Order: sequence, then C-alpha cells, then structure tokens
Amino acid sequence: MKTQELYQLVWMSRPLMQAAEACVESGLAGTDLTVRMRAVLEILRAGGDLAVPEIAAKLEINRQYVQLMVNETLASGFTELRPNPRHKRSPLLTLTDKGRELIDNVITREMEIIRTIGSELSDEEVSTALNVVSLVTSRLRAQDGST
Amino acid sequence: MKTQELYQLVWMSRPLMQAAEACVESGLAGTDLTVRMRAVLEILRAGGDLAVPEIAAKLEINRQYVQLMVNETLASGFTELRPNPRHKRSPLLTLTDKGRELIDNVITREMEIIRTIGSELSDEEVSTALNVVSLVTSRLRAQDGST
DNA sequence: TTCATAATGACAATATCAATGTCATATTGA
DNA sequence: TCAATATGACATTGATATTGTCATTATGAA
Repeated sequence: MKTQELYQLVWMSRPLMQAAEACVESGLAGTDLTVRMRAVLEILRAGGDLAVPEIAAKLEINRQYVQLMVNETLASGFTELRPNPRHKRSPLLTLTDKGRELIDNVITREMEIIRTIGSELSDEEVSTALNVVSLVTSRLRAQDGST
Repeated sequence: MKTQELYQLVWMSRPLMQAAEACVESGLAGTDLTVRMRAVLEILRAGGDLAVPEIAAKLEINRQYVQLMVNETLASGFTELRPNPRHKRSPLLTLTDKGRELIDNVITREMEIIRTIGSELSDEEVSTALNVVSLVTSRLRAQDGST
C-alpha cells in the first residue's frame, strides 16, 4: 500500500540527512572549515554580502547562534566585514578570496559526488523525488503549524 | 540540470526530517511519551520483545543512550521486563497493555496524516521517491565509508 | 568444569547543536 | 527629538547523543 511507502519515505529522511552530513564533513577534512562555518560561506556564495540577522533569517536559525558561526568564519579569515550602507551598526559579511576559493572547491567536490550518484538515475526519477519530498515537507509543516 | 535537482533533494532531507519530527512531537502532546521513548515502543511493536543491546543495534544508537530511553519507558509503565531465555543478565523488554495501546494510537494517527498527504500523490510517484532516496542514502554511506 | 573473554547495566563526563534570556549601545524612523 | 527597535556580545539552559569507566555476570572455548 502507498501509505506504507510514504511513511517509510518520511522516516528515511533522518538516515539520508545523516549520510549527507557525514559526507559533507568528510569533504571538509583537511580544511579549517566546520560544517556550520560552511553553511555561512555557502549562503554568502549564493546570496551575496549579508548582515548577520539576514543570514539568520535565510538559515532559519536564531540570530545569536548565527553570530557565533559568523564570528568563527571571521576568525579564520574566510570572511570579512564591509560597511553596510543599509545599516550602520550591522556590517555586511563578505567572502575573502581565500574563503571564496575554499567554498567553491568544497561545493564542486560535493557536486561531483552527487553527479556520480545521479548517473544511476533518470532526470524523471530525480524530479519526481524532489517534487514528492518538497510536497511532503510543506504538508507536514502545514499540519504541524495548524495544530 | 539533474545534478542540481539531486543536490537540492539531498539538502531537503533536513527540512523534511525537522518537519516530520515536529509532527511526531505534536502527536505526542498530551501523552506522557517523548520522541525518544516513542522510538523504543515503535521498535518493540514492530520487532517483538527485545533486549536493550538489540534495540540499540536496530536503532543504530549506542547502547548507553538506548538504556536511558528504555529506563524512561519502564518508569512510565509503557514497558516491562521479562526473563530472557537467551541471556540471563539482559532481560527482554516488552510492551505493557498501556504501552501497546498508546503506541498503536500514536502510529495510527501518524499514518492518518501520511494517508492524507499521500492522496495528492500517485503510487508511482511515491515508489519512485522512496527508491531514489534509498539509493542516494546507500551511495552516500558507501562514499563516506570508503573515504 | 574451568576460566579468560565479552556482554551488560549503571553512572559520569563530555560534546555538539541550538534555543532562550539579558544587556548596553547604537540606530532607526516617527 | 526621542521612543522603539535592532544589534552584537555574553551567559544560561536544554536536548541529543557519544564516549569512557566499572563492577558484575554470562558466555563459550579449552
């Protein structure tokens, strides 16, 4: 029955996430990057320069914890502060050359792994899976939010 | 491109898991059950009576932490100990009537939610999604394990 | 039967991730 | 101008889980 399979799919989310995180972590070995610092660099790479509260909003994590993550990237020289024209007290965080090169390399390697796995799957299958997972996620959120 | 979508799918695993866990937690409100106690009851329900180390193996969690979870279910009267014919020092954990009724109700309600969400999807889509997620999980594990 | 080895439950310490609380200060916008 | 708010910094707490240790007891092989 379909319900059983869908139930299984939902419960696969934890193993999948754990496997993915373990891979990400392996990919960071040898660099000075931690998984949470990586998240900051990734967001800056995709979204341009951002202030701490903006990063917190994008990551849906509280601002205090993001501040911590950001401070680590600053300390390691992967990011630096630039004046924020929109807010004088909350500077923009920007990737340094070093930081940009690192996150580019990290993501490239990750994509390579994904590309290899993807070679076993059709475009159709991947699209369907993504659609299903997206829908289920949003429905579960709605379910919980309304309760 | 497919690789992008597959990458997205992998990164959806965290939001999906969080949404699922939030739902599970909501479903437990009003009961004396916590999410981790629920995991113990669920495994006993599916796998029959088990000793603590066996539960730990099934959950792929270390035995010390499982012991903690199990002790909580004992304290709340959802499980009880039975002599273990296979091992004199490690008793079998079994569901009490109270525990069985509770976990049955909890899972029934969860299945109901899943059934509702599933009504928007075809059997084909769900099967494909489950296959994709399973394959990606195992490939990521292999990737990481080999590194 | 004996005995070294391994398994078990109990407990403590540590780690990680994250939320929450608080505060002084600076900034914003009415 | 000034009240309300945002921000960074710091502290506290909590949840989840791992690791380490130990005494006791089974277990299984010689």
